[in-house]
Amino acid sequence: MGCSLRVKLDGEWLNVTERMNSKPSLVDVAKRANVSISTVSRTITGTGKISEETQEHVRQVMRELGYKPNRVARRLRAREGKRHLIGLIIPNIQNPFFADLARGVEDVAYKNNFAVMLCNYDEDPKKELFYLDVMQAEQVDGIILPPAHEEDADVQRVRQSGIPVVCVDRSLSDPTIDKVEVDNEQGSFEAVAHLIKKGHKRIGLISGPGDTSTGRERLEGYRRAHREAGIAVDETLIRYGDYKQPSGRDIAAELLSLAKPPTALFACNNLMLIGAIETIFARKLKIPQQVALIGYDDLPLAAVFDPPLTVVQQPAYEVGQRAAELLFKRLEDPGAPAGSLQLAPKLIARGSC
Amino acid sequence: MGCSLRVKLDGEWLNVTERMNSKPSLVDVAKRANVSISTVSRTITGTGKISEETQEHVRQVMRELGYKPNRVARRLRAREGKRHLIGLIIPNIQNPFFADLARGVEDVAYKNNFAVMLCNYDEDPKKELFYLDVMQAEQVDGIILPPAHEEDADVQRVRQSGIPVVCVDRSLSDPTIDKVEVDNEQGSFEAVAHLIKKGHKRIGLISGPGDTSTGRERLEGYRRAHREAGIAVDETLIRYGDYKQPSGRDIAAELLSLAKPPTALFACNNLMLIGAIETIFARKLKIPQQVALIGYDDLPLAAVFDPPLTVVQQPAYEVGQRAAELLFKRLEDPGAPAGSLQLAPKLIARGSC
DNA sequence: TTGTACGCGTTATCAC
DNA sequence: GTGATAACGCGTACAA
Repeated sequence: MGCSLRVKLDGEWLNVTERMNSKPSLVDVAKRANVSISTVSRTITGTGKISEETQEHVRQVMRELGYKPNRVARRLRAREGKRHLIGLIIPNIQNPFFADLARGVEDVAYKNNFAVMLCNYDEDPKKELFYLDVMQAEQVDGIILPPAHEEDADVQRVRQSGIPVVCVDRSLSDPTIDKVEVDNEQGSFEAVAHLIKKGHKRIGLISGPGDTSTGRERLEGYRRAHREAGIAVDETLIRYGDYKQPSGRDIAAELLSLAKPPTALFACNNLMLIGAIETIFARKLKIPQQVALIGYDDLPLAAVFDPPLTVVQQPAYEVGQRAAELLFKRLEDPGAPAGSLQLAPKLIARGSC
Repeated sequence: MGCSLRVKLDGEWLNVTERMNSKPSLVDVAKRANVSISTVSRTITGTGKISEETQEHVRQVMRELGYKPNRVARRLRAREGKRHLIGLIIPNIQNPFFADLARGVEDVAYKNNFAVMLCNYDEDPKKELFYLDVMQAEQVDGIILPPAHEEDADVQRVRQSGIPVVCVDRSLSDPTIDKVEVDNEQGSFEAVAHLIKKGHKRIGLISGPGDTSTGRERLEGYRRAHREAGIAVDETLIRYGDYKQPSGRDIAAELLSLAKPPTALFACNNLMLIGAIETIFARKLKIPQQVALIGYDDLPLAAVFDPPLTVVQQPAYEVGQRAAELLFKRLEDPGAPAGSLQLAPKLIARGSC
């Protein structure tokens, strides 16, 4: 404790009489540098005018002491937009699409010296609410998330409490919200049109949840492709999954067991596509001869699968990047009109249909 | 709401018409419930003896006000083990193995009412250090991570600063640290022994980094399998990757371009396996006739691949669970001896070798 | 340009 | 059982 030590630090010997037991705080730095804590604080935040030489001296002392600002204390005091933490709440971290998206968000945050608090709500609105509360209680500067459904009252509530929210992938019906989406209707349209061009007239749809924007829009693309081709939609071929693997497997089984089964399957996300493949594999059906297959979202092994899987690819990483950028823009200018980006999906025609 | 209350504060009675614009705090709850802030705090934390009826009353008021504890303020004040936040720093969130592991950690944390701060260091020691600092500055109760390498000084430093660390998947050379591993040496041994039993004598190894415990141990399993089979190891067949997809692709290309190429390839993680498959696919080689293939870690499409991929499966989710449990045990009893769990991998023989 | 003093919302400690 | 009060470490209005 109060003992005086001679210590070699950064190449020079120093007399130290400080508590060595706990981490140094602003006060410690101030004392050591013979300045006030405001001066130290200001050199850290870059706010206020401190003479260059004072700043250098303070920085030197911080280095000597191995001082690291306490993010918790800082956040408690700092005002909105300056807390250096954003929240990312995603439906399913085990979905490669969201993993890529998360990387996009994280990289931009990292460059801005922000940390990301990443949570996983497992497509469960109750868990989504829990994490929404956590984010609020953690005083994050903003939240990025694909809401559980289009009319997500919990998200709206958080937003009205003053925390900026950016919707990614899925959106909210409220148009005043910042969002980054991919053109789902178009992506789905192209997929189904591709199938129809190949001669398919009975296309089984493994759709996403009807109350998500992505589910609704991809369904609409499916309908439009039929409409434009003059093909009537057989409603029994449309089934709603939950974007998870088992639902894809089960729905594929249902569809393929129909008296008049579809000749092609369109899975509205990657996990459900995997599920569908499970079923096709179990029934030893040949792709695309017996069932043609197309999916939404690319997959690591898709290109080398047998046959290579045709999918609608989404720029997941870029979606994350843009969303983070939008959020940072929002932090700079809270009053700006809502930003809304729509990126383009891309049909990657491979061999499965 | 806007109702006027008479409240005793700082020794004098005041008329309060509380501000409804910002979130209610402990003080607001206390005022409204006509109790001290200590009473409110204690009903929240469950510490101290408060009469059941007082507690109920306080809870009622909290509900009325929509009060949510401020996690930041709480963490600033609470002592170690009671801050309700743990950090999870993983090498690559795009690796399904780590995504599963993360889910395991998260589920246990969620049950314990802890939040998880998940970060991704991209196998980059500098980024690992950044997030280690963030965790420290965020005053997390503990950190779970697969260290970038076995002698990770940064991790040790954090640990010595007093924050409990649990190593998962990979470990540190320091034996006094809590850890949950899978038996890498055994898993690798079984994989290679399987290959040898199938008649292979020249097995190309796409190894992990030599300075990670997993990389080292899986290499050792490779050697032991050869030793026990009385086969000399051809060192030119051993190449070190970085657990990422491109390195798997490149190393597979190198190995298959050898004058005397291997008849089988063993990729030491799932991402490098995918990379290897890319190369095999590009060269139009038949699996397993022209190249047999085996991988470490399962993959979503592995079972339905053509041919189905033989892999060493690790209980990723359980690794995460156990690690979180170990951490919570450590928080309860900081002095307990280091816990060390070793789970068993499982060879899933499918068709690729 | 720099310093003083207060407050952020909570938990811990000591008093009653 | 309950209450008053001192921290926790930092940002900032206000003073100098």
